[in-house]
Amino acid sequence: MGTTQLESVPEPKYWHLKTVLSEALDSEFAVGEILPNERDLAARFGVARATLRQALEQLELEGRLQRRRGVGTTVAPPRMGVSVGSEQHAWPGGPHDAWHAVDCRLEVPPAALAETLVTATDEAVHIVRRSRVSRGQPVASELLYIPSASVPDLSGIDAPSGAARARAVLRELQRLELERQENAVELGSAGADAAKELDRLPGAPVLVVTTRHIARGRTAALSVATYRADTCRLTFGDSGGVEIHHGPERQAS
Amino acid sequence: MGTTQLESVPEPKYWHLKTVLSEALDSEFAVGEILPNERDLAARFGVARATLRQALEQLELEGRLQRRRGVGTTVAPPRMGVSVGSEQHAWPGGPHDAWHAVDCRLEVPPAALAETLVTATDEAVHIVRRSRVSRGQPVASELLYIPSASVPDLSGIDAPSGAARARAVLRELQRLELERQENAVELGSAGADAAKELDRLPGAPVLVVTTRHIARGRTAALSVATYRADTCRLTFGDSGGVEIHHGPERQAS
DNA sequence: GAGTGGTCTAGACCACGGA
DNA sequence: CCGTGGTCTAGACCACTCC
Repeated sequence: MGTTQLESVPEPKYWHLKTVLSEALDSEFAVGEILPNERDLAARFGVARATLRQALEQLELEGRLQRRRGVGTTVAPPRMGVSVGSEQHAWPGGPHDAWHAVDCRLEVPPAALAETLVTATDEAVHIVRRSRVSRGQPVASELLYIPSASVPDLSGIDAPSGAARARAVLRELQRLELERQENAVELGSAGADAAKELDRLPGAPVLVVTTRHIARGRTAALSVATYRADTCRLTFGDSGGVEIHHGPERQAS
Repeated sequence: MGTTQLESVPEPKYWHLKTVLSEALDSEFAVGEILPNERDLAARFGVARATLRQALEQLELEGRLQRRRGVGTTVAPPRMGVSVGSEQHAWPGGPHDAWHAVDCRLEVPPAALAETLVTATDEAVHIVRRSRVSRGQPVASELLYIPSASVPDLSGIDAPSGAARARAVLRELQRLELERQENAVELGSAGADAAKELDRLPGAPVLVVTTRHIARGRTAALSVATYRADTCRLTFGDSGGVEIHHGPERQAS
């Protein structure tokens, strides 16, 4: 009879909160604007701070907010499109490359990668570290694993390490004819090292792009790049990609 | 002097916990095995349940664990590679398509998409809903936005709605010559609708793949597909992709 | 009904950034 | 120094699955 169970599945408070905040973000806040602090917001909505934080966490995951300890919570700009696959059939370090080399070491790679690299599990490879900056902020950090076999002629390279050597190794790589590359994307969380480089806390969500560069039928190089998931939209294929907006976007004055 | 500040930056408990658990997962547990419940684990490690949960959350985000209410926490199998870009230059619904059509509606798309679709903001388009299953479990849910202009000859289609109509619309789409497609990947969280279809709770992390299908220089169709981020590794380009393992993988008996 | 993970509370202290 | 977000605690109750 009459007792129709409206809200028989009551949605969690944090979920409702997220919705309310999301709408407020669209209509009442400008990009870059600072939100009230968490204690105030929690009080205003009549919930515990932990609950409020659960909602903020989701919004940050979706790239709507940016939180920084000691500073506050700000409205994030729309994610930037970062091209990943358009350098199709191009070696790392080639012209128009968005990366810049940091350093280069000669080390034994993690056992998990040896299989893909088709090297012995105890064979050292060149590991080039690179970083990528877009619109003034770091967006990705990469480790490039290059078996010695891919860059046979490294004599005459004076720099024993550092950025200069990294560039030299990449230059050597260009001499191989690139057949194709295979990309994979998955969700991960930033390790302590990558976190520092991306200016995030450890554990921050990242998109891990694994690229296998294939030349002469063999894996000539393996790249593992971690992109900030909060600020980046990865674009594959041809051009800059699709523009999606959540709602009205204004700029903080 | 002498008081060298070891652990001047003490790592958070949950972070340390995550590391310990991660190693235990590699060495002491088999895929599919059920972990002790959260209260026991928390007690065993001498932390509050909330802290233990923070560690489990991270491991689930990384695809190492799977948690189900009323059941328990199990060790997840390695992520499955799901091909996304290899159907390059193929329309949705073509042969070897991993999707299966669910239904089709004629509706006005969200304003955020109208711009990309190059339609008037109040113009209705065909919205085909599809789902994708891999290894027996749902991995993705998709909404395909197809302007009427892309499928001009829909007369003679008897089915007014449902899966039959969806297939008919896709069949019509095949007649256009596909120029190219542009893909973008970003992190999102599952809405209530997608969550149900993916057998996850709302807010679960998903990888949103936006694909713009271009024919005759215009956007002929726009696809927004949400993949389960915990179980999927998206592969772009040629073949099945790169295999990465965390450590020893065993199978539950 | 028993046991699981999911939500929520009301506190506390800590680490960091900026004035 | 203060105010911010980040971590942590010790409880409570709820929703779900399975027996």
